[in-house]
Amino acid sequence: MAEPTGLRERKKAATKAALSQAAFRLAMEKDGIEAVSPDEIAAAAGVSTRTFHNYFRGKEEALLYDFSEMTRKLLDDLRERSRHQPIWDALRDACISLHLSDAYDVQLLQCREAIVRNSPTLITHQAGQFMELFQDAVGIVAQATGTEPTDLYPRLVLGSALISMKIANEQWIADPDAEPLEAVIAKSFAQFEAGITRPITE
Amino acid sequence: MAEPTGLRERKKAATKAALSQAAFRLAMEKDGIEAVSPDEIAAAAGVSTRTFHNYFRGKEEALLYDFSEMTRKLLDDLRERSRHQPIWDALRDACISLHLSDAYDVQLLQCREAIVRNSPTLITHQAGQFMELFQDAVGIVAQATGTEPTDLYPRLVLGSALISMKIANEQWIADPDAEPLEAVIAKSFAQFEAGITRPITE
DNA sequence: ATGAAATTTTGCAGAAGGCGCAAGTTTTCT
DNA sequence: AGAAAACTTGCGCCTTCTGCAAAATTTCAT
Repeated sequence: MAEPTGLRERKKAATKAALSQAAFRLAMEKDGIEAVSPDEIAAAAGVSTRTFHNYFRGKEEALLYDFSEMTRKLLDDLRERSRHQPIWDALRDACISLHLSDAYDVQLLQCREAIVRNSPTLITHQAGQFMELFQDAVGIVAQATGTEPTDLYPRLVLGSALISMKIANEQWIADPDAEPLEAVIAKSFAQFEAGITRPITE
Repeated sequence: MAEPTGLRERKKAATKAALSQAAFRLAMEKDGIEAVSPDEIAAAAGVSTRTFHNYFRGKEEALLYDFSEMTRKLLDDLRERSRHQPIWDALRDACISLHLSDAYDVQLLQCREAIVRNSPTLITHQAGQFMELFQDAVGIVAQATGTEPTDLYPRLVLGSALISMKIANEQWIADPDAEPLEAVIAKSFAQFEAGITRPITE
C-alpha cells in the first residue's frame, strides 16, 4: 500500500488526475461535456493538447477516469476476497468496500451523475467500461465457482452483481439521506439472492 | 402490421438496410470494422458519403443497426405483453419471441458476434444501446409492478432480464447445436427466479 | 398527367478530434 | 556530472463528421 514510487510516476499520476479533474470541472461549468474541448482541458491542466492525447483518447475517457480507477480497485479487492469468501459475498463486499460515499463528496457525485446522464456519449462510454470490467472479472468468478468463463452460470452471477452495484449506487446518489450506501447495496444484492421475481419486503 | 407505406419510406428503409448490410459485409471481408471507412460503405451501398452520414452517425451505428431494430421490436412486444402477463414472464417471452435463431442465419450471427467482440468500440456502442433499451423499458416495468422508474425493484428486474437475454444469446451463438435458443433463454431466466447464489441443476 | 410542394441526395468547404514523428526537456541511474 | 531513458511538445496530416445550398426525386392536388 505504500507508494515509494519515483518522482516521475508521481508526476504522471498528478498530470492524469489534473486532466481528469479539469475535464470534470469544465463540464460542470459549461453544463455538459459536449461544450468542452480537449484544448480547454489541456490548458486548464497546464499541459499541451498533445499531452492530453497522450493520456486519454478523448474527453469522455478523461471525465470517466475515476470510474476506471474504481474498477481497478474493485478488481484487486475481488481477486483477494474470492480466495476466502463465497463469490457472491465477495462481489457484494467488494462493492461495499469501495466506500464510494466516503471517498467522494456527495454533491460531487450527484453532479457527476447528472453530467453523465445528460450525455449519450458519456452513457455509452461508461457502459463500455462496465463491459470491460465484466471481461476482466469473469475469470475470477469462473474460477471461484469451478466453472469456465464461457459457462452460463458465472456470467449470470457477475452480471447480476454488476447491475446490482450500478443500480444501488445510482439509487443512493439520487437520495443519499434515505439510507446509507452500504444498506442499499446489501438490499440490492439480497434481492438477487431471494429470486428476482418477487420484491423482497424491507 | 401491414406496411402500405409510400414508395419514399420504402426506399429510405431499403437504403438504410443496404448501408447496414454493406457495413457488415465489408467488416467481415476486412476482418474488423476498423479497417472499413464510411466512404467504402457508402460506395458499396451505391450512395454518397454524405448520405451515409444522413442515416448513421458512424460506421459502428451502421453495423449495429439490426440490433436497434431488434430492440424496437422487443419494446413493442413487451409493451403489449406487460398488459396481460406478469412482467417477468413478459420479459422472458418477449426475448424468446424475437426468434433470433429463426430470423438470422446462425453462421451470420456467429460472424457478427466475432466482429463485435474483436472491436472495443463496437462493444462500447452495443453496451450503449443496451443502456438506451434500459431507459426505454424501465417505464414499462415500473408500471407493471406498480412502482416508479426511480425505485430499486423495477430496475433490478429489468437489469436482470436484459443481462439474462444478452448472456443467453451469446451462449447459444457460441454453441447453437447444444440446445435451442429458447431453452437457453428459459434456463437463464429460471436462474434468476431461483436466486442467483446457487446454480440451478439442469 | 402536370406542375407545385415537400423531401431526399449530393458536393463542397470546413471544423474538430486524434495520431506519428522528431526535436526539446526532464528525470533517472551510475 | 553525464549518459540513458522517459516524457512533453509542436507540427503536419488524416479521418470523421456537420452545415449549407443546389440538384434530383417523390408526393399530392387538380
